[in-house]
Formats: sequence, C-alpha cells, structure tokens
Amino acid sequence: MTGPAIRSWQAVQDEVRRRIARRVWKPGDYIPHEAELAREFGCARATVNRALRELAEEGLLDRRRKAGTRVALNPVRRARIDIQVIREEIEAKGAAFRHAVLVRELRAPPPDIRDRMGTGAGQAMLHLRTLYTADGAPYVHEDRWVNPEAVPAVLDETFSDISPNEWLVREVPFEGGDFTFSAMTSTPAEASVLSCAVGEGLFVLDRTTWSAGGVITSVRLVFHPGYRMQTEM
Amino acid sequence: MTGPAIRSWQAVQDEVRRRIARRVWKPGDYIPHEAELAREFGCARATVNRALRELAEEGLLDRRRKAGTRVALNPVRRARIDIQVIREEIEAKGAAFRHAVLVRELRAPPPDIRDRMGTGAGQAMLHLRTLYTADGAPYVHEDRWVNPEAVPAVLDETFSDISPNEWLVREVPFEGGDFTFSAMTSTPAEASVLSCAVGEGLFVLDRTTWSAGGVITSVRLVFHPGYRMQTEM
DNA sequence: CGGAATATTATGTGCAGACATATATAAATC
DNA sequence: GATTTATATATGTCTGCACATAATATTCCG
Repeated sequence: MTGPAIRSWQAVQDEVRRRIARRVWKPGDYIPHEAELAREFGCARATVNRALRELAEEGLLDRRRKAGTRVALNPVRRARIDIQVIREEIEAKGAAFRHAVLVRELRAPPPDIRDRMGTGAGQAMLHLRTLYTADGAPYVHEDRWVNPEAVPAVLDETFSDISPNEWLVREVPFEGGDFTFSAMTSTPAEASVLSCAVGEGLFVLDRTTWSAGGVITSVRLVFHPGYRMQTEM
Repeated sequence: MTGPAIRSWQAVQDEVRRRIARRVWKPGDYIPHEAELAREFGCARATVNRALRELAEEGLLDRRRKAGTRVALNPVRRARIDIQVIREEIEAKGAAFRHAVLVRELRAPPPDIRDRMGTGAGQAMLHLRTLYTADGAPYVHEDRWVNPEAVPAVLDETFSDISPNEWLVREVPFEGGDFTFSAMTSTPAEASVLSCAVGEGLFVLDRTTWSAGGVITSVRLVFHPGYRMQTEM
C-alpha cells in the first residue's frame, strides 16, 4: 500500500470497513496492530485507535490487549433506537397531539410492578393511566407508576397541561433505565381505550427508570395497531 | 472546586453526569467550555472532550461549535439492542437449538418486498421460510428473501446443516441494514407454524440488509407469543 | 439602516510521546 | 509435569500542543 495517506479517523474507519467487506480481512482474522496500521496509513496511532475503537463498539471487531484485534466472527448487529417524548414523536408526523389522564390514584401497585421496581409491599405509588392521541386518534396508552419518595412533587401535579411523560422527562433527573419490547393481545379493556378490535396484536414498550435516589417510575406503553418502531441509522 | 483532580475521561464523565443529575447544570444551561473544565478538573482538554463527546452521542448534551455545550432539554433516550445470531440467542438460554427449512423456492417476490428491497418487478429471489426451535418449541418463524445477484452462492446452499440466518451472517459481508419492530395478530398460517392460537399478538422484526453490491436480503422474523426483546445496558 | 466582510471563539481533530494495563507466552521453580 | 513467576507486547489512556472548522459577534461600508 503506497497510496495517498489516510489521515483522518473517518478515512481509516472507512478503509477498515472496506477491507472487511471485501474480505481482505476475513472474519476471525487478526488484523495488523495499531502501530503498523498507523505506519501504513501515514497517520498517528491515536487516529487508528479511535477508528478501531468505534468499530469494536459497533461489534464489527473484537479487541483484546496483547492479543490484538480481529474481525468479529458473528458480528452482532447493534440497533440504536431513539425514544423521544411522545408529543414530539406525534408532532414530527405533522399530527395534532393531545393527552388525557384517565386514571390518577395513589395506591400500592400489583406484585409484578413491585417486582420490577423493587419496592416494598405496602408502599403506595402514584398510578396514572393516560391516553395520547394524534389528530384525535388513539396513539398510545400509558400505564405508569411513579414513586412519590423519589419524586415528591409528582403528588402536586395534575397533568392537565403537561403530560406525565413530558413532565417526568423535564422535571426528574434520571440516570438509567431499561427497556423491553414485546407484543400483547389486546384485551377488551385495551381495545376500548385504543378503539381497536379485541384480540389484535399490539406493540408494547416497558420501561423502568431510576436515579441515585432510587426507582423513579415504571411505565408500560401500549401502542395502537400498526405502530412500527424503526432504528435510527 | 478544589477537590482531588479528575484525570480520567470516565471520572470526568461521571462528574458531569452527577452535576446534571443533581441539577447543578439544568436542562438548557450552557456548561463551562472544555478548556475551563480541563483547568477545573486538572486534566487535558482532550480528556474532557472525550467525556463530553460520548455524552453528546448519548443525547444528554447538545454541542455546537462556537456556541458551546449545553444540557439537552428533552434528553432523547437512546436504547441499544444487540441482535445476535438466533442459534446463539437460544443456546444462551440453555435450550437446544434446531432449525427446519419449510419453504425454499426461486421466484419473484410480492410487491411489498420488492418495494423494501428496491428491486425490479420480474427479478427472481430465493424465498426461504424457516422455523427455529428451542428445546423443540417453536421460537421464531423466519420469512426471508435473498437476492441471488448479490449472493450467487446462496443458490447452491441447502441450509440443512446451517441455518439461513447464520449462513448469511458468516458468508456475506454486509455494510448496513435497517430494523423495524412491530406487532402483528397471528393469522391461521402463522398460528400453525408457531403452534399458537389464532389472533394472538406476536412480536415482529423486519430487517433489510445491503452492501456495496446492492440489497442482500430482506427478512421478517415472527416470534413466539411471550417473546421479549431487552436493551443492553 | 442593512448587508457583507472580518474577527473571535468553542468544538473537532490530528500528532508524538509517554505510561498504564491486561494478557499471552516463555521461563523458572516446586 | 504442574504451578508460579517473569517478560514481552498490543491495546487503553493521558498530555500538551497545533491547526481546522463552524458559527456567532463585530466591524465596516454602501
């Protein structure tokens, strides 16, 4: 290789991607080490490092100290999903957003929610059920439990002007969360809220959010039939 | 701040996270610029840069040249999903993996598949329908179309020893793809393949994969009832 | 006053060198 | 031969510096 120098980390990354795609470096192969690639490309090792590090994060390369870098055997495809505020998601589609709080009560959650939130048996939580609509059509039904110990201000909020979803995102600093995607069969209750047929397949997103102060909220979003969630690329 | 120096990018990141979580820096606020943070933390600007860059990629910060860095107003939560080879997913659960090719035919795909793959009307594709089982129980039903122009070798493969899923991951270098998650209501056909009730909600993953040589494959995975897909954290 | 040219500034990136850390391999010891 | 210890090496990270780039703020000029 005595072509033009490849000096930017982007260019290095592209070149490495190209070599993997064209099978110059095959799955399982060790590729030259950073110093050698830097020499070949005519750039600094730090530049090669940044390019390779990101490819490893993507799952295309396996790297280990001393052992070296090799092309992943079974490249794990890593999909990235951006989950934004529901209002913005709906408005981005050019539809009119509205929300209506259907249930607002303070009581102890059922065992499965307690389990997910890891809270005590007798502990009361604020339970909210909210319907979000796009141009008047049911879009998603939110069933949420909020821990008043972690978020005392939630008890004073009526959620008439701002939705629980947006209020929490704005007001509560959260540090982590986990998501679960699944499908459910619409029960008569869900069907009536989402105005769909009983027995339809619905897309479901469960999320539990916490911060240093403990579990903040656990929420289930049941989307209208036909909802699709796409990866950002 | 005259505490101990924060010299690693991880430590800087943690400190920034902490300040955002504790509302030292509120959503919308501009935070000090890199050089000043570097001075405060007692580290190099490059270290601060790496910490902040990753936080911006996560969606927690908004950064713009000259304008500066500020805490995101509506932090987009970015979920990452690792999609691995089905065999590994099943074996990771300690179950026995098997696959059975139900359909293998060469023909022109229906319009919706043509549309997604962006191929010509008369162009024949290899159509494969495969059932993957875990401990003998139906796990996921795969409906796949493979472009023989991009992958000629696919026509010689019977997929008796290796599944289409794994064969393609191993043999075909792919460069990009997009994923769509959704839910469907099981039809009689799906119900019979997956041995579930008609009208049950099923989790669906659609994926189209391509490389420089064009579209490689388009696949729909319909999972057994109760399947859950979780984010990696 | 309004628009264009210019200066300023924060982030983005590259480089050379240094040291840290994990770890595969070889050597030494029991 | 098995276990422990040493060493070599590739990646991981930090530093201080430089220049590039984008975008805002300012100045200049018609």
